[in-house]
Amino acid sequence: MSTIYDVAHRAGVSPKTVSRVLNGDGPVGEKTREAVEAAMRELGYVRSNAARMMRAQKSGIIGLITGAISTRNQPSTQQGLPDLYIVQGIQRALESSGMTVMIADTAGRNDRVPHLIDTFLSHRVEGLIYVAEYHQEVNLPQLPDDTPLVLANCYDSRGTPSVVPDDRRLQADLVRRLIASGHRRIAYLSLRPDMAAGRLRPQGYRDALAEAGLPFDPALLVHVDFDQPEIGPQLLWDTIDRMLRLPEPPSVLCCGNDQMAMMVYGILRSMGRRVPDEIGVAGFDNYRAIAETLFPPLTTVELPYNAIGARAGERLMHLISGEGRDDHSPVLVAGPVHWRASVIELRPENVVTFRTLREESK
Amino acid sequence: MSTIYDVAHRAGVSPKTVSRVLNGDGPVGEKTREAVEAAMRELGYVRSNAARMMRAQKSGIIGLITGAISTRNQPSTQQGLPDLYIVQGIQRALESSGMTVMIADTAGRNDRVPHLIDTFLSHRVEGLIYVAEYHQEVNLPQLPDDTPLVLANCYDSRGTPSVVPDDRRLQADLVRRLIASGHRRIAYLSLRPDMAAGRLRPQGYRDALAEAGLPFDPALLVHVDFDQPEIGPQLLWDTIDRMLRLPEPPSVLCCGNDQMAMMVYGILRSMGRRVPDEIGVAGFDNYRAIAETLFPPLTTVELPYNAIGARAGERLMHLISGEGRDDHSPVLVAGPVHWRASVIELRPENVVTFRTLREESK
DNA sequence: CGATGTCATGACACCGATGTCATGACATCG
DNA sequence: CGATGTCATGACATCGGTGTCATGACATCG
Repeated sequence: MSTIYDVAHRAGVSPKTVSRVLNGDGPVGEKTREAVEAAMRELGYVRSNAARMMRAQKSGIIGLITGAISTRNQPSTQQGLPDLYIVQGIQRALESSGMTVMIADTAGRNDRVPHLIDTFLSHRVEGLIYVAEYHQEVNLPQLPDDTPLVLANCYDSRGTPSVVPDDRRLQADLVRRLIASGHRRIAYLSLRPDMAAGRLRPQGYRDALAEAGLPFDPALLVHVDFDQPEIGPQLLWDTIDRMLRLPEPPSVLCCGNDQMAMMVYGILRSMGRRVPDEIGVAGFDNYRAIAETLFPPLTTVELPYNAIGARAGERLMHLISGEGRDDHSPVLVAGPVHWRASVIELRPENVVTFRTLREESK
Repeated sequence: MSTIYDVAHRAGVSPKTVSRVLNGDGPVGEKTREAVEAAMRELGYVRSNAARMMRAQKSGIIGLITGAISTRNQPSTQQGLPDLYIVQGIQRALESSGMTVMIADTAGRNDRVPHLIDTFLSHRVEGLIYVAEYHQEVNLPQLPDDTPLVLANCYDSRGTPSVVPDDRRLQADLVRRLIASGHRRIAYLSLRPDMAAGRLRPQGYRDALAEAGLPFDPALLVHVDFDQPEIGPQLLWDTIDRMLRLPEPPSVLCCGNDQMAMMVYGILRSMGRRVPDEIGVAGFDNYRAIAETLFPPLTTVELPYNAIGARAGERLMHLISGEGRDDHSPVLVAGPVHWRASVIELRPENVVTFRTLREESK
């Protein structure tokens, strides 16, 4: 691969002049510039980042650590693929900054993280983002002070800047919407409580009930470890069966995430219950490959992983440029409810009223 | 960030000695080594890749270009997330080589590819892999001769080394298995024929029929653009409806991929047809988040994207090390059929026989 | 005991780009 | 017309490692 010396030689100028053409800084004569550009073209010259970075002491690289790429093979496929969307959002946010994003994958092994961090440091990254697969607490090794770090979809006890989903509020928004549609007996099938989502979402569910003055019925809130290898579906079946036999059965099953909702569809079907006429189903995540393809399409709330990534990217850029509000509190991100055919409006008259009102107000 | 000079100064030795400790090449006295290691630890020294790479003229970086990360937001979610698994396989294959994999994302815009290639070249990558989202022909800009390139999940007309799925054989394997289970009227709902998968898979379907001496009925092979925004589901419904009204309706619906199969589940359900008793459904991809979670679980054939990635990684390493068979033919990758509850065995007696035979042979 | 070999270490150049400073050719101004 | 300023360009040092060669201290051998 050719160097500026090759280019300089061919154009009959000094390397420094080539550098000037490359960077457009110092003044360069018109003819000289053309000669240099021609030489670069002819040689297929591409600037070496290594050399440039050595002088500049800036790598222009942002390091991204994630399990997004290698974790999907796990037996329990759990959530959708949140971390992937987060990575996407980060890329989008950093695109305009001219930074190169370097992605390293944990390959599902958290013990590799320190090694990955070292690799990144050896590339002198200007900042690091750690993306967790699901909302959780993490504990990363300490970084050198001059390398800023942002946590996405996770947080730690050291107050490292982080961006996380507002699970509680999202779930409350969805349940509010169900209540507004006339549903009164709303069941909640929660994820395991050792996950942040399994704690915060039920809280949001209860928030919405309380707001509406509806009683909280413990029989309608169950944690189901639905993605356990063998017995998961059975656990889910039993739970639903029990709920449907209650004196006052629920009119909607709110699921911990969209994948659980997909499984619930199958179970209700083989129980002979029709969705949504006999019983509604709602999800969480707006994992579109599922929510839009299921039949009927799934009502769910969008956890905007893209936005989480974007916010994390922005936050990191702020840290790097130093223009920081040194605000250490986590950034909470929420998203919209997607109302689809898996839940019926128990008060169609209201909808008519609303529509009528809007028509009238035109 | 500290340098070997800092370390050398602190340990009271020359930079060269520090370098020797780092690389373990030249002889170093026991006490000296300890002193240097202590100094490195105290300073939190991390070697600069830029400087090292400059001398060594080797970056130790492999460039990966993919849309895996940013394409998921498309309205039509089409396939699963193949490219992601491919990236995973590549990482696994390259892990042991000590190479750092740098991933760049097209952000869904193919016009960005040349820019990404330039960025990679400026980092002096030792090789490049281009990963396509689905099996297709591509046309990348020419690379400098000294930078090897491997295409994964795609191919070009220049004979660039490539690794692609053996769609034809995979589909044939699945259909063979259906035939072996006693199915005779097998419908095939194909993807659009402008995709490689929409051409090769139907061929495999016909191969298997021909082998078994079964007639090919054009009424049972239809291309359905099922993931079209609005009308997709309707198209699929109409097609299935037409097939089920045939004088001799199919006993299994073979779908172009798992996501189409998921949609077919919903449609059959609302038609009041039970899976698998009244009609079987088979997919393609073994997209586990769907295949294993659907109820009943989906019979499908595994397109081992991981393996495609792994093979691509290996092929690139061969090209880099030069120990090449300069074999320009594409590498075809196949995978196993996963037999699940979405298709019944029409000849249970055979299964009993097999089992009995195995029991007896013990 | 002198010649030769091995070991531990350092001096120095070099990789490719770029910041600093210098230089020569002109243009402008008092 | 000489002083000063601007423009286009080049010489040289430098970034942080590492390859090459040199050097001094010992050990070994004939």
